[in-house]
Amino acid sequence: MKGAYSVPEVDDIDHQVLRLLREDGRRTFSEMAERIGLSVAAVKRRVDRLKELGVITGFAVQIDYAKLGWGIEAFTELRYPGTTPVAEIIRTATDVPEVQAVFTIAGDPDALIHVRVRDLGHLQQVIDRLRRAGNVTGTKTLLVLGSWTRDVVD
Amino acid sequence: MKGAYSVPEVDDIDHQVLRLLREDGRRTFSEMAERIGLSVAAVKRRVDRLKELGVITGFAVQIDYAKLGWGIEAFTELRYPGTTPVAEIIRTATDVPEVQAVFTIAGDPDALIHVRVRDLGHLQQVIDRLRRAGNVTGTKTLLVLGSWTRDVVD
DNA sequence: ACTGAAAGCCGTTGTCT
DNA sequence: AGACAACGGCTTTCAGT
Repeated sequence: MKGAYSVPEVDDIDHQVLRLLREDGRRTFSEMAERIGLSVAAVKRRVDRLKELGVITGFAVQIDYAKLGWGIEAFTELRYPGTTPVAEIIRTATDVPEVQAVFTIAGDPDALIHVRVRDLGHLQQVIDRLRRAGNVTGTKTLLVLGSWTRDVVD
Repeated sequence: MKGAYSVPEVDDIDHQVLRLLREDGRRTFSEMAERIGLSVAAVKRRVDRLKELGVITGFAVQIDYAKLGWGIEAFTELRYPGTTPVAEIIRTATDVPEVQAVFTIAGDPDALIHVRVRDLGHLQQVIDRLRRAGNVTGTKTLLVLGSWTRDVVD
């Protein structure tokens, strides 16, 4: 679970740094320093500070999973009895390795789950497993045909 | 839109490299070389090859957007008339800057859209804008209360 | 395909402004 | 907070196996 509130001490230069690292997370400090017009050491200190503040939570490679044989992507809406604690909802979902992300939702459904699987038979298995885990009262699965993700936000 | 099919020539060592880069996208080649038991040059060549194959699509920083004041996250299901081409669905959604990702769906709804906004008033504006763009026949918005993402998949 | 070595570039740290 | 300089480590490339 992510958390916490807006950090005021993130200025325009910090946003420039974040923007550059969103475009390419392996950019060198020297390249960023040149673009921003700051010394290498100053850029490094800002990145270190953004990590300490928890604004930067990490760095990751971006992968085309379809090219690795994980061609099917889906979202499954899960419904639980009103008495089910959120912690249990998360636990039952995160136990399934094909689950990429879990979003707990205000209202109906109670959770939205992002899954990645090899094929439709595999998807069926994962949905069955989600239904059995915890006391799920209902599911609805949205099969993803195509996706688009924004490269850079700012 | 992502695309294409499984690449057979990705072996176990490639998967080890991908795993290490998923944990930390800024890991050095020397560290990966030591862990895998290969020379630095060999690891670099594998990463270069995975980029050429399109398995690695890039590197990105991971950000806690709540700490930047973008505290509200939601998924909006969009419904369109049966005649609407997929390209138009994507275009209308990607035009809205708060839209982080668009997933086109088989069945009902026609699309699932991931949005990030500053507050609930802002969310209202974004939903209104999505409804007006294109000829949307209906929306349902799922407000995210909490989220969990898998660190490493393998 | 991988190794090993060489050259240049980058990251990191300390000191000064 | 940032600049600058210096050292150590890393990336990159190429010849060799």
